Amino acid sequence: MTSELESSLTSMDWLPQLSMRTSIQKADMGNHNHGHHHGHHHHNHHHHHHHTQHHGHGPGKKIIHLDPGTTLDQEEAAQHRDGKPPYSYASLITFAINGSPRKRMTLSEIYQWICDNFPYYREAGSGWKNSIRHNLSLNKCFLKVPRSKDDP
DNA sequence: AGATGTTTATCGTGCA
DNA sequence: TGCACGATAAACATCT
Repeated sequence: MTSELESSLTSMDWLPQLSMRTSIQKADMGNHNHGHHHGHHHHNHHHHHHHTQHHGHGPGKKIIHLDPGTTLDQEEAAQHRDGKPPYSYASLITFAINGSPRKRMTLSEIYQWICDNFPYYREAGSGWKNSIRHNLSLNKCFLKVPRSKDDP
């Protein structure tokens, strides 16, 4: 019952980017002013690709098209170790993928990253995974990258 | 069968 | 009030 693989999943890419304290908050957090944000910034209107609707191959990877410096700090994460973090799913995914050396992650890896950083989702049911998928598919920020040939 | 992706529908909340 | 946005649930499409 899946109990021996835990040792293999130990985070292999621990990128301590603590110095990267640029503008993490893409539009959320930071301001505890009555939660009045609603930034609304539809920039980044890059040309849209019509996803070649060719049956992707295997686990599609997603790369992000968001602010290049949207990473999560461990300090930040440590503060939200309880309850549901104030980050939206899109932000969570962004954090995860941006924290990757290659800016790309598989679904499972994203799940892993989130579970690793937030115990909340660790014990949560399965709805959040569904929501993650939903966000991935809906947001234009994330695009699917079909595995070329390498990549298990 | 299960993981992965896509798409609908519904609900709660903040705001003009 | 209605609208935009996010969360959540769920049906449905493939692929492995």
